[in-house]
Amino acid sequence: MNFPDLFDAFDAAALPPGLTDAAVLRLRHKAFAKELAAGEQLDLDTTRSFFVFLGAGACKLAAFVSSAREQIVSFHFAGDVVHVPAQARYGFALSALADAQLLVIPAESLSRSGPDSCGMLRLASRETENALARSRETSIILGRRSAQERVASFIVAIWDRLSTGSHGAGWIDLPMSRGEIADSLGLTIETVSRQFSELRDLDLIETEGRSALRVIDLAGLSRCAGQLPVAA
Amino acid sequence: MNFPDLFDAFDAAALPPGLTDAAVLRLRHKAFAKELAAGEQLDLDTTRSFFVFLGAGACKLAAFVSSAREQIVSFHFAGDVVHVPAQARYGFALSALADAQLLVIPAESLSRSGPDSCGMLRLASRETENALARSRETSIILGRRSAQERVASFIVAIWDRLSTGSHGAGWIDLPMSRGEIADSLGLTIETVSRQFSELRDLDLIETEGRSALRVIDLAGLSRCAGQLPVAA
DNA sequence: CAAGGGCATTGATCCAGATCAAGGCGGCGC
DNA sequence: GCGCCGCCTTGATCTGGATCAATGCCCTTG
Repeated sequence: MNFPDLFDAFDAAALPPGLTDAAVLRLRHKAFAKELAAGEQLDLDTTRSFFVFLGAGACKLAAFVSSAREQIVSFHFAGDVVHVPAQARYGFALSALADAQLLVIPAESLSRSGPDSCGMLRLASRETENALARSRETSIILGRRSAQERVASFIVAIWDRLSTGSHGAGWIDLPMSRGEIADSLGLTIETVSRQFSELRDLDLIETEGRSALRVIDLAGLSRCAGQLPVAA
Repeated sequence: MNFPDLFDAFDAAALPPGLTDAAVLRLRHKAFAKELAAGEQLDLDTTRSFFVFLGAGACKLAAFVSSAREQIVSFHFAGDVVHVPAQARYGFALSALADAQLLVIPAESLSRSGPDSCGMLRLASRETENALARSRETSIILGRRSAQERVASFIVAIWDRLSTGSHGAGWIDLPMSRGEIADSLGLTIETVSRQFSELRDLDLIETEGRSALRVIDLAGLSRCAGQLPVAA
């Protein structure tokens, strides 16, 4: 995917209506395309924050905590807009789980433009709010949930995200390793693996090979995730 | 503190310069003051999100996870702007830890105003970004840290926030209970208490009564918190 | 097609923190 | 000032998940 196509996809997916042509054009000059191979890391100026539109592929946003292991903040897929913060107490980096097409947008180019750029600010505000909601949900999962609830939550979330529109038969391919799942849930590889096995024994999910996954009983799985049936 | 004083304090502390008088006036009509006694909860329309400016006092933002216990998302003090999200998977509520003076601002009143209100959007965007940074840091703490590191981190953070400008002798008063600290760190009351005792035995902190606290050795405490000495 | 390496699974053991269970202390009301 | 209630501290035990340790299974590479 070349820059024009990528930008058009971003425009269609994320840009609010009613922007002036001039504002869009200005943004177009500030943004740039970047291709990442699986496993490759996006290197950015760590003193600035960015929004990254993911045209294709899959990515993880990770914080470097100790030399030992990273904490994965979020996973992202085609169509997502990711907020990559400037380095604060921790450094953050976006890495590709699968070959990815990125459109990189300096955050300041959304906020520091002229008076006709309210729309850009609205975009920034909305995407940051999305990221905040996801992050707060992560905090809740990390703070209060058992290993089984965490893994079940993870599968429900990834299933919601990837099962629709995917290749027919109801199987999805997990683009991340067990280790990366563990790093996002605050668990170890072994515990994640054991929970997958247990959920399989409960006939809630089915797995094949390392990455193929099918949810058999979404309601049961949601129950395992400890999620009250919405409402409240 | 009455509404005009509260609004002026908010204006001085948070509003970006360069706003038109009309925009400020419009905001002034959308915002309202609210006083909360210690322990009282702020009830808002759960279908909308809000920004709340804390003129005085101390608050917690909590998510209702299970009937059992809440997860505290963040603590806030005088001068803070808190982002209170609309109900999504979880419900959120702001409660006062100590008597508090609040200015409640519907989030939409920052984004849905006229073309001269870019400044308001900038404010919303900035505050949301602050909340996101805090939330991601919380995720890291909850995902990867031991009980001692969590408690030490908590004390360092609260000390940074409250020790400056407080009553001289280097003591602060914790406005939250051990249970609330536990709920914010994903621990139990007993574990929090034991860690306070241990840090006291290590001569890193000093306590008196239920809430008085003094940090003796901030560097040592930071080391306990597992924080690499900035840089990276 | 065979061999090798890396990720995943499974099992055994250990330990940090939860849970269960008493006291102690401070703050508040009377 | 005294007593009560609720929070806090401390101790004993239990357990979920980490850690240590093999083995197995893809997938890649030659």
